[in-house]
Amino acid sequence: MNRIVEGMNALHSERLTSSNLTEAGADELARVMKALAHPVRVRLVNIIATSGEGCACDFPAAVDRSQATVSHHLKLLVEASILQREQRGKWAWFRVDQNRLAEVCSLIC
Amino acid sequence: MNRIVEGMNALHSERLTSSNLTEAGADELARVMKALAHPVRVRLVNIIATSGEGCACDFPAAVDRSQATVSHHLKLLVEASILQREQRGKWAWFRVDQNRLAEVCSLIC
DNA sequence: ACATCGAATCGACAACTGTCAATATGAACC
DNA sequence: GGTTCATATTGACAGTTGTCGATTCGATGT
Repeated sequence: MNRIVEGMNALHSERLTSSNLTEAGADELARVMKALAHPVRVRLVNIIATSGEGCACDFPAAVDRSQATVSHHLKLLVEASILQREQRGKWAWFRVDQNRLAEVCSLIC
Repeated sequence: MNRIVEGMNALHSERLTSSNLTEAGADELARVMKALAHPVRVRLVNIIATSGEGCACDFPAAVDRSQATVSHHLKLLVEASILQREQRGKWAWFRVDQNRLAEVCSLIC
């Protein structure tokens, strides 16, 4: 159907240091890394991970960025499947997908 | 002496998902991630890792980029301590610092 | 010294990214 | 249905990054 299953992909057993890494695999690996390649996004993930979950309403103050900027970064993290979003009433709550993080690890080592 | 030991840093036990991550730690973590956040750099690391080592002379053809561009990417990877450079006569050879990769892993998981 | 050849650096340019103010969307509560 | 409040989206702009041709640097061998 479509070449890449939106957001997620078929990195199966392709790893940074093993010989079967395809060009598409390299693209995807770089894409995930890019999601974690900004201090604000790292801090967001850290804040959410340490608390188990976090409300978007708290983040602008926590990372000293505007609401629009925070929303932008959250979107990138969700698109990379690192965060999961959940609507609770008016509020947006986020959790870290630990499996995804573990997957990222296994891609590197 | 200086606040950051050039290229390397004191990430000691600061991890993406643990509560003691400082703002400086987040900056440094993002900096390392950034080094792996480009398809060409991922492919360079992969090529070098699978062969054990690699000569810069082979990379432009391998990744389909100019010599100048490859040199630029190699520099970023060396600065992030992911690659180690060694001069052999006229040629520059590179190896992957596996310990550094392992360190990156431990920062994420 | 000089010529050669591989790699690094420079300069320029296009593309991408991070940021915020302003606006739109959408959910809850009257 | 109108108001309120939290979040997303848009538009604009500055800063950063990726790229290459041209040049410089450095090591070898003559």
